[in-house]
Amino acid sequence: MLKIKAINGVKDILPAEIMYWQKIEKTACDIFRRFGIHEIRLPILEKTELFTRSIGETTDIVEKEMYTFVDKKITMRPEITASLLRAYVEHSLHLQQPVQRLFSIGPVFRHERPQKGRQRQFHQIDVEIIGAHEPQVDAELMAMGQMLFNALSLDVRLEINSLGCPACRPGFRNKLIAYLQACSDSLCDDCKRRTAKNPLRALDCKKQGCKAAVEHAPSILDNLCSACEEHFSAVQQQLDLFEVSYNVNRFMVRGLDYYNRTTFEFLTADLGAQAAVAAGGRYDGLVEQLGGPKKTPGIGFALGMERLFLLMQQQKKQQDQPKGQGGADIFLAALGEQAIRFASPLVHQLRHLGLQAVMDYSNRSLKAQMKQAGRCHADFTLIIGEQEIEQGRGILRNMNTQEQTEFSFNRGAAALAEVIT
RNA sequence: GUGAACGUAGCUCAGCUGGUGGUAGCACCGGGUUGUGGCCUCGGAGGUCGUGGGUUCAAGUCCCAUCGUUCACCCCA
Repeated sequence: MLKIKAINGVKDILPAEIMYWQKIEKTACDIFRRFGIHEIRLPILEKTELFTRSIGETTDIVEKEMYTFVDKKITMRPEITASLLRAYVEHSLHLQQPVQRLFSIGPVFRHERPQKGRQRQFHQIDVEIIGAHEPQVDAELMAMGQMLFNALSLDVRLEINSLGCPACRPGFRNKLIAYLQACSDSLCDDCKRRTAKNPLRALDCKKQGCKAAVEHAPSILDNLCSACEEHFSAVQQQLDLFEVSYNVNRFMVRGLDYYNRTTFEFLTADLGAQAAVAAGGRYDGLVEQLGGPKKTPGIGFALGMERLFLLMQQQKKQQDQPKGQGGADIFLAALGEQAIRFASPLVHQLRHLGLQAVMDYSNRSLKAQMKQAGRCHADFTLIIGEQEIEQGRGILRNMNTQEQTEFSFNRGAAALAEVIT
């Protein structure tokens, strides 16, 4: 029989690495709690229209990367923000509390060619603060992100930019297009295409020629309207108050249409071509665009869990290694059919008492069972053979000290539990 | 969608200008210890060399195709 393998671009998370994922989730939840951010769980399937309306009809994600059941007009979410806002609007959460601070964790799907730090099914931690326009909130979100990376002992850098708003961006966009057209000869083919479709993209092209060409391009930061200008400088002041270090990167842009004003990315040089570990920004028009209350501001970011995981491997520091769930409290080594019959209710009682108790029913040699006990990292092994049953007491071996004592079975499981804890 | 590299045991890999698949390491199973794990030691099991063609007396090795994986581009977390 041909083995059935997982499809291209998806990965199993194996028991050997699950501790990293649990640590990431636990750390994130703990930090979110400190910021008063609450969990929301969302469906993976949404109406296709949710994403075409929010992310943008002509973005790459919508144009070619979504997994869609065309006949049903249903899509497997390519990001979480849209779903979260859909739920916010659908349940009128703004009526319960004007500012909603929410997070959600789960898989997202994009049909891209996989590479390092990029999968077709991957996992995001998504945080959104809806209903607050104050620049302090922008900074707080970034400070929280930094706190999370610090808690995981990860070294990343923060870059920020402002994309302006509907009042000032179109003007800048026109200036930029004019500039790009003027120096079109020194741009790569991709950037020539971008000039028409998404000129801002040309600003963060990786090619040397384009980098040089846009070096003197008009800067969005010189073209912000006064409100945006004020907002952006207030964000920076607040970051300073939170003692979060950052760099302003006027070349940073966004691939999703809904962003305005503040954008930010947490970046690393340790993941090959995938520099962004977390990215986000403000989306003040989006809630309204999804049918929510008018002029509801919002800001959020998404964090790529696979990238976080890879980074934890990459930047491994011995003292920060997450611990597994720990070994067994006790292994019951039963020798012979009679002993197995005797031991099985005992192991069950120990589990009722809350212990991790392990045995197997294969009736293998004591040596083999001891070996297995070692593999389970059992603290104790209780050896039960024909002799022991006859005499009414088993041999209790402390696996760490190698000391052995006898344990009378008639004392019961509770007494045994007490002896070994 | 585009480009490149790579597919040998569960994992990591040797295998030279074509000449019998490796006492290889880790892991697994068993013995050394009549019933005691880790260390040691001896043994065992495990492979259609991704698949299909071709060249050749002879292909893991060379050629073609195909599938898969990886990395990069595009784009993005």
